[in-house]
Amino acid sequence: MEPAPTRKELTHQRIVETAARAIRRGGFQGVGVADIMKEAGLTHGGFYAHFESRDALLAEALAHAGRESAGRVAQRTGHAAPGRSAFRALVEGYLSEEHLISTETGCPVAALGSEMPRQAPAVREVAAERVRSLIAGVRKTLPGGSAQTAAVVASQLVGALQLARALGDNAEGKALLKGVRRHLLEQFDTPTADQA
Amino acid sequence: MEPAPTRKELTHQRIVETAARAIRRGGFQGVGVADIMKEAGLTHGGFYAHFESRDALLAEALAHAGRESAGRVAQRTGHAAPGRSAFRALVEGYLSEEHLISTETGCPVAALGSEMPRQAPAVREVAAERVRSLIAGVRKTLPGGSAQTAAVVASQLVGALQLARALGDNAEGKALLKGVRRHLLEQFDTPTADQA
DNA sequence: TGTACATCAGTGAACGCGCGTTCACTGATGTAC
DNA sequence: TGTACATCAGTGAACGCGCGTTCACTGATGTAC
Repeated sequence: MEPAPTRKELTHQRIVETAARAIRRGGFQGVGVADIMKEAGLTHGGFYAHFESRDALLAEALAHAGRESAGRVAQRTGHAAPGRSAFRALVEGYLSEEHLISTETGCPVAALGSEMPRQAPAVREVAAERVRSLIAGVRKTLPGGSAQTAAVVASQLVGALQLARALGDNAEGKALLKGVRRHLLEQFDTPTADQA
Repeated sequence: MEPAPTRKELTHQRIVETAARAIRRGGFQGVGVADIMKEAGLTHGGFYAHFESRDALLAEALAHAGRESAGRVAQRTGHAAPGRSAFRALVEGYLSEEHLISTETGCPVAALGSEMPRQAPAVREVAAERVRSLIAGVRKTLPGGSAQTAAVVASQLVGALQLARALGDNAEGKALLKGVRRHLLEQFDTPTADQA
């Protein structure tokens, strides 16, 4: 059995969790060390007892955000209602109006995609891993689906959510989501009757 | 006929062009007023004679980047070789290895997508307009294609390019691009024989 | 159980630096005669 | 065409501010006896 976490480890974890939300809300560049520490209920001076650098925290935070989001997806797709495929659960969850709004707790690839190539090497490595993991997650919901098909679907999910968010949390953004949702289900889901 | 541009107008335009490249390279947050002015061969002091604020420049720069990129696409798809559909030209251009590398002169929606929702209102408006324009551009290459189909394809283009860039300018990123290219052509292009 | 002390997590002031923005000034451009 | 002057585009120093990072210190935690 694993040893009980020390006080310091608990604090460390709390900082990472705070940062995981903060980067999705404000972007990698939009969030400062002092902001995160304050939000975690600490002063900024203690930061370097926990992390070697700001980039080291960003890398940890991105990894955490990915695990968190993946867990949420797995939960949604895992016990899908009978007659409702895992794929359908994935698409309806990912392209939901709720996900359109809640960037802070949503998929980090959608929230941070275009910033990923500009990060420090340590962060980029985690970012690539997150993309692979997203594709792998999609693949699990596609019975017999190839890695290529999974990559196609993942691209569409991420792209659609970003375009919708850029259009705004309004009728226009929601309509885009709905259109892509529909298209994906018609194309890849088991063809049971589904309208609107 | 339009009057000859003044010296000031020419300088203004030069700053906007410089910024249009800079934001795609470094992100909205990754580029400073002084950087841009220096890159345009000026000192930063003169900036506010040209723009009301940094955000005002970002908005102009994004609009310029969009027009520039749209023009490039239109050129590529306009005189497509005989037997090569406009749609095929679009997809092969957008998901090319060249576009994977040259973020700085490529599509601003792909380069800045996840940062768009976090910008000032003036920039967000231009961003939404750029997304609409991208979808409209895709639609023109889909004979009889609905707005919904165009949105689906646009999502896929943007998403695939971002995922590929996050994976890196290497075999992994290129493979993802290739897979999505293939899928899109098989699904939407006139079914002429096309492998590899 | 109670005291004495070492360890350790977190504090808060300070650092050098670069940011967006302002402004008094300079030197070039262009108009008037 | 040539001089005198007003206009204007761009310069560079300065501003207040917040950033990432460092460090001497404090007060709480936990161990030894």
